[in-house]
Amino acid sequence: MPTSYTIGTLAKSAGINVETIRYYQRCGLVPESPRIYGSIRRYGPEDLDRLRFVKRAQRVGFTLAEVATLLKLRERVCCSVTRTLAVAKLEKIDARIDELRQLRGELAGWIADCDANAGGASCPVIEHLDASV
Amino acid sequence: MPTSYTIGTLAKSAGINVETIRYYQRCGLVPESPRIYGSIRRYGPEDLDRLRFVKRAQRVGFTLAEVATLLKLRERVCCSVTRTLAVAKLEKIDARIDELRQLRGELAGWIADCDANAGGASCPVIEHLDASV
DNA sequence: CTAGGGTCCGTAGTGCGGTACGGAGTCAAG
DNA sequence: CTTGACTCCGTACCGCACTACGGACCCTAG
Repeated sequence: MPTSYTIGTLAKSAGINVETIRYYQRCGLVPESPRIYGSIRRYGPEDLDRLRFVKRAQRVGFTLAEVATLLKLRERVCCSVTRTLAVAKLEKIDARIDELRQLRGELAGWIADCDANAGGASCPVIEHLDASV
Repeated sequence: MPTSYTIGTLAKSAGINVETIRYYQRCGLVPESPRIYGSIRRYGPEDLDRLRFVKRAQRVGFTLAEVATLLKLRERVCCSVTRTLAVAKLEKIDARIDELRQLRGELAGWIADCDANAGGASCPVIEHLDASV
């Protein structure tokens, strides 16, 4: 693992687009490292860790705004706050799953009607969408 | 049910914002009704039906672009095409549910670690996000 | 006949998470 | 010392589904 990266090598190591890193810098998620020689900025392994942290947090469903909070909590640990954030996210995920399950059920019913109706003149899916319920 | 609506009463009947109807018109989802007297457009019950169709299709998870297709299929029924669309949407919903379930599992594990670690100096959630796996 | 509420229409802004572009500067290899 | 890849930075744009604004017009009740 190198000890110094340009933005390009940093991006490659993190599996992120250069533009995305620059975007994160604008959002304040990731610091703009100081320029060492000339005007090309150099980044260290801690920057890579930070980017990976962001990506992992995103993967679990945190928004960038939430990731910003997590990054602060990473610097000054406050487990109860972190836990609260995690629980809130868990609840949102559960709610979304329930919602999707309902939609899934509805859609599956329509498709089943379609199959039962094979060859019919009208279309059950369209009829369901038309139904003024 | 009235036989003639202004855009405002139409919006109210459909439970939609006036601006949203105008947006749908710009997208070609909903026709701009002809002006009858002067330059105030008048809408009929079929416009209301169409708006409700759009809203119902959205509720089931179709995007506006997909709704546009469904609206065409509504005019010229082609059950197999509709069914294909519905099945594709169902598959996307399933995939999304699976994904959310995985995230949920991961997050729940972290929170459980938090509870097991109660009072500890570090934070399991942060540690999991830090883990270079 | 006038006041005020609704309509028309174009344009612009929102939120989210980026992606793209373009001109200028920098750095290292040949 | 030049070439070419990379970097810097600002700005603009993407998709999606709206929402907001503002000036001009219309329509109707009082």
